[in-house]
Amino acid sequence: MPIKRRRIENLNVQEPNITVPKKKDNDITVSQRKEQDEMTSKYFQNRLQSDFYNQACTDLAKSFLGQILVRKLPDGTELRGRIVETESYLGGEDEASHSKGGKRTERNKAMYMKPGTVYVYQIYGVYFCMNISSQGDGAAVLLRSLEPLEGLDVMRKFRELRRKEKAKALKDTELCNGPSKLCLALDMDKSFDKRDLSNDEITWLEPGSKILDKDIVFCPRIGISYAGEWTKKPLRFYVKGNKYVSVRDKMAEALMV
DNA sequence: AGAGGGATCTTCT
DNA sequence: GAAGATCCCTCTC
Repeated sequence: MPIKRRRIENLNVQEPNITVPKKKDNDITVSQRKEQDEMTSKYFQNRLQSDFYNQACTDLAKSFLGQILVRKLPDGTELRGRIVETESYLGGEDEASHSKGGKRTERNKAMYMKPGTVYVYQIYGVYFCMNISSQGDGAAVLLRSLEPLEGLDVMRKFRELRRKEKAKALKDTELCNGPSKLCLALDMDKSFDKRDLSNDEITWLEPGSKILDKDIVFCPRIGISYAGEWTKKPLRFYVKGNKYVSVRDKMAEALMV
């Protein structure tokens, strides 16, 4: 039964608490409802939920290793890649973080939003980097490399858009081995900023494998030579022996058992 | 395998 | 006005 909206016959009469009804279930057909349910379950059944992201920054950076990033294209194609390299940016005292000293700007708003919020910023005017907000004020994790799992041909096409026609074909290991390369491969730009991975229709994380501490290389972050004592802190994490990692740190690996 | 330079433009000082 | 959580190409060893 459709809800009847009360008509206001006389505009001079005060009508308190008139609320415009939201689109109700009975405004759509049974088949539309069924379709909606199927979509909802597909989007959410195998997705990492909000509580997963609610971890301290460095714990989250390590927990991301082995998990699967999914990006759904407008035509329905789903691209998948296993996260194999991350960096934590702690905010506050971390001199390398965009949120150092508690700095808040229009650009870095997402760093202060709820854990699981995507923070995408443009770098060198040309590329994008993707981060995910963690627990902690202004803290976020940078995704640095993926092991491509699904949609490699599409990823390769996106990557080749920026390359010379004569350039050599990219190997699988070169598709997503860098923070901006993975954004290019998954066609992710500033429009992904502030999306909530626990509740977004075109990007989310699925549970993958658990990587144990003994299989994680801890080493300094890349490209932050300006950050004083923070330059050397071991806040980069990658899966030991994984060939899809962007930059290996042989010193750090040698120091492992 | 590694070094060096250019691209390119938003963001912040 | 300068810098930048990078990538790509070219040149050299």
